[in-house]
Amino acid sequence: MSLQLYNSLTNQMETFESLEPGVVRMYSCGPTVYDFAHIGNFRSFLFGDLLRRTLELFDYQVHHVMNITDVGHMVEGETDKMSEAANRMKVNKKSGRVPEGAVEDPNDPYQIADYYTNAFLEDARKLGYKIASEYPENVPKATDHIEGMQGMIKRLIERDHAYVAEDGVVYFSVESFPKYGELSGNTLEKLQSGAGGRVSDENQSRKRHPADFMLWKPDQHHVMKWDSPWGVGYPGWHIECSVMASELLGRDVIDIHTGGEDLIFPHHECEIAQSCGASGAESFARYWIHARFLMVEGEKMSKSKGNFFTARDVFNGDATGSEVHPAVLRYELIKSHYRANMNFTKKGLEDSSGVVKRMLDFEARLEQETGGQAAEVDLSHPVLSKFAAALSSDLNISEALAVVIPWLRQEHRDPRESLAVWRAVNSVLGITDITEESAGGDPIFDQVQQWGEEMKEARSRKDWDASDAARQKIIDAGYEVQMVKDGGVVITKSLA
RNA sequence: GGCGCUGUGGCCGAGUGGCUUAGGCACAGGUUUGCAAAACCUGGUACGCGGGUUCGAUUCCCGCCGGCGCCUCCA
Repeated sequence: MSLQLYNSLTNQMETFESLEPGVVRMYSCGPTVYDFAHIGNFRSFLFGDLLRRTLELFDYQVHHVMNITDVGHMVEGETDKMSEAANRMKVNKKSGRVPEGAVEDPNDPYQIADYYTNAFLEDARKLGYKIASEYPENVPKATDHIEGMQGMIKRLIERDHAYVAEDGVVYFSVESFPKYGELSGNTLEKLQSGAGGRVSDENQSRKRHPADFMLWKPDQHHVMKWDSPWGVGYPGWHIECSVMASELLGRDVIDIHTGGEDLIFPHHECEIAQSCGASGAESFARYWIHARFLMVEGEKMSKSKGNFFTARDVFNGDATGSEVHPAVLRYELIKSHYRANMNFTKKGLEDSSGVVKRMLDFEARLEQETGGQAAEVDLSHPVLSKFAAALSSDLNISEALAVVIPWLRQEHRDPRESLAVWRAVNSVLGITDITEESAGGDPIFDQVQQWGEEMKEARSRKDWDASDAARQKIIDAGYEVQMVKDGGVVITKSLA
């Protein structure tokens, strides 16, 4: 089965072929760790996860790497993201929102980075993001690869792709790399004509070309700094990905590179320039796959609009008013096509919870009927072949789900075969292996069970008023009640 | 201004030059039920606007209008 993917590099659909048969080397741009990752980040990360799992369904062995950006790069106004995080951390520590002992010293950027790295990994694992379980071997931190970055910068200088400017800053010379602009369409001419008044500040005059970008900046005052041949300072933002991709994947040319669409320019354009400039290879990644942005209730997510949600805001109910099971958030974030704008809504989350519940019930029933003994199936199975065909068409998840969901409802005469099919489907969707870790510690769980007993007892007396009262209390507590034929009552926590 | 994506029924969201032309949610009717819920069965409505190509277009082409992203830190 041939996998079609939309390649941002060529702006067209292409048939995927790996460089080495049966093996895929894939890199995803990961999170910055100055704050909790938000649902938009996870939409992009989970798209990478879906791609990886799809490749695995097609029997590729996937070596997937994702970085953690823990260097606080300078931003406009000379504020370092790590210093900002430190200030936030101090406030949060005072108000008790950061657990005791989690961050001893808010002025230590490594502690802050560790804190948010752990939070990210925790959220990512809850969401079934496979690579989060491969930390640290496939999830490198930028600060652990400073030496490699310096090596690549040296090589770029040797090969005349980079230079040290009057102010001591090392810049990449975009004019030395004719292909600059190939990915984003922002060629040098276009950049110049569209630049307007944005690039005419003091720093620009020291560059040979306004689009030249920083590789190393000597700066004694930066919160994170390292010794280097160009003075004590810190690396540019783009160099880390070029370095970690080649170091961890062991190749100058990799198969797939993923990220959010906003990274196309300048980040990925610059990665290509650096990697190809240093290696001399024709290309860096052969397929560039980008996910579209996530909207919230029809609007761009932004802090000022109050619709800016982290994954944990959604889990704990701060986003929608009720707690959300991680599997539901995962489903919600992967259920629409990665190259379409996705609209995150409370309604969508409720829809998703219904589907997730159906999947969980379905799997539980089959596991019970078969004792967990699945038959052998492969992609030639009618359901799987349709499912795989849909995914092979540029990850058409909607069509794939349209194959699976109605199938769940059908009569399953051969539960062992159905279980095997389901396991293959779920190896891509990753829904039912997310277990309910959060519900175990629910303080009102015992109370709710107590109401359930009351309800059952009242029903046996046909005391409908008492039964209804107990039922209402359970529902108000955020649980669902199901009657069973023999007079029993089954209580489940609402998924969203 | 430049580059790219996009506009489908009440909502979300696939797809196709003509063939009973997804799926989900919601809604309506039904089965079930003490009443509900859940579950199951049944049902309806669509292709932004204007041209063109064609025997025939929601699907191809052109124009227009609208939405979104990037061009500056950002998944």
